[in-house]
Amino acid sequence: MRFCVEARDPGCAARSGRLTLPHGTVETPVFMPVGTQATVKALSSEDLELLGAEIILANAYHLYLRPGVETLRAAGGVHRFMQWDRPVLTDSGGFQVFSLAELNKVTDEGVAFQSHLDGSRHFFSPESAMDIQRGIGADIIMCLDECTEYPAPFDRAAASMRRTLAWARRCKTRWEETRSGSQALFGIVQGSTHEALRRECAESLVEIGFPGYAIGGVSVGEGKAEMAAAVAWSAAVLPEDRPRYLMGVGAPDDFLTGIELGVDMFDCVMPTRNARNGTLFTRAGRVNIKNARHARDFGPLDPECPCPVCARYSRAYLSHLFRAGEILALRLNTLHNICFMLQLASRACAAIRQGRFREFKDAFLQSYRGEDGV
RNA sequence: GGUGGGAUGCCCGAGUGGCUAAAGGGGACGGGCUGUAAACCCGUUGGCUAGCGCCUACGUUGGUUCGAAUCCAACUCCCACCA
Repeated sequence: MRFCVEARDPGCAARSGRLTLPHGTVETPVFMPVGTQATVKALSSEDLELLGAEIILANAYHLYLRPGVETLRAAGGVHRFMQWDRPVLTDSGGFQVFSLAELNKVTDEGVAFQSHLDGSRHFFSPESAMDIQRGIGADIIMCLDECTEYPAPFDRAAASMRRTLAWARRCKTRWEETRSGSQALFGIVQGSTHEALRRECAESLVEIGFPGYAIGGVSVGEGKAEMAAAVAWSAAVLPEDRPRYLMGVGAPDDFLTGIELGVDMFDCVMPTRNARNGTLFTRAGRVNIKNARHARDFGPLDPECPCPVCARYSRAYLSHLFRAGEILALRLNTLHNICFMLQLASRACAAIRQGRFREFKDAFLQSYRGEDGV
């Protein structure tokens, strides 16, 4: 993996760069659509290519349970399996420690958990998380971490962060021992909403040394201000010449906030999930396609949007498809929302390269949040 | 023509004397969703009122009863089977 920062915005920490991975090059800041089970829900690999997605996520926990690592290995890796030739990043399953907490037991050794599919018992250690992700074959793999719940008192957050740190050391060791090809390993900063912990975690990770660094444990229920603070504290410590990945973010405004704070990579289920649930992103703000006022609106969702959906279909049609429970609604809505996020990323990129990111962000938010900026 | 069954809120449908402005669906209306157990989840859905509350409602009309969607009678309409 190679990463080089090509432009820095003079008004903030935003930067734009190029990340070279085994399966291709990614221009940053980048939005990575989430394809948990080796599919970005409702889209095919050719859809993603057409939309211009440069890298997508997959999830080690989910793929380990189904179809299983052996199947992926036999397929020739996740890229061949899903016929996607561009980069892939896998999350380790650390987030499932958080989201499926009632099925887990976490110890210093690792995570004992029951499958949400059939209740069968399994164990993830930092070492097995590396082995699994090596089998899946993504371009970037993540350390096993403990995504700390919110709110977390200082002592709890400290203990959780130190566990993540200990696991990061073990992941690094295993990754170096078994290193295959040029899979890159990212460490993950935890520490909840505590500045001292964020700083300590980031410093320690940098000391261990990783090709890239992620900021995790964010967007788990804290407010936007607390999220921004956690990101800022973490990013401030991370080395300039390594990519920074903000995990699970975000909403369009949070995405721009992250970029402003110097983050390069983002992933979020919001555009895909919201699309399936009827909320669509437009330059003029969120549109709930279920609302009665769209039923006879024969104009496009967003007249400025270059996506294949806005080019061809009306709000009235999208409204009808959604109400009727048609499967096409999910697909068209997802195409649009993913296109929206990719567009936003590429416009942010251009703005940074022109040295006017803050201006761009303010203009975007004014339109997105409405005249009042609420 | 005969026998039996049935008519409940926008729709379907439960409810056989008081705890019923009436279960449960659906639809409609609105909201939520941030490293995906999510094509999911939550709220509202007779009228008036800030609220206490009042009014109007279970095919129609009348009756029994302290009290009826629930019991009785007649009527109207629907369905099934038999001729």
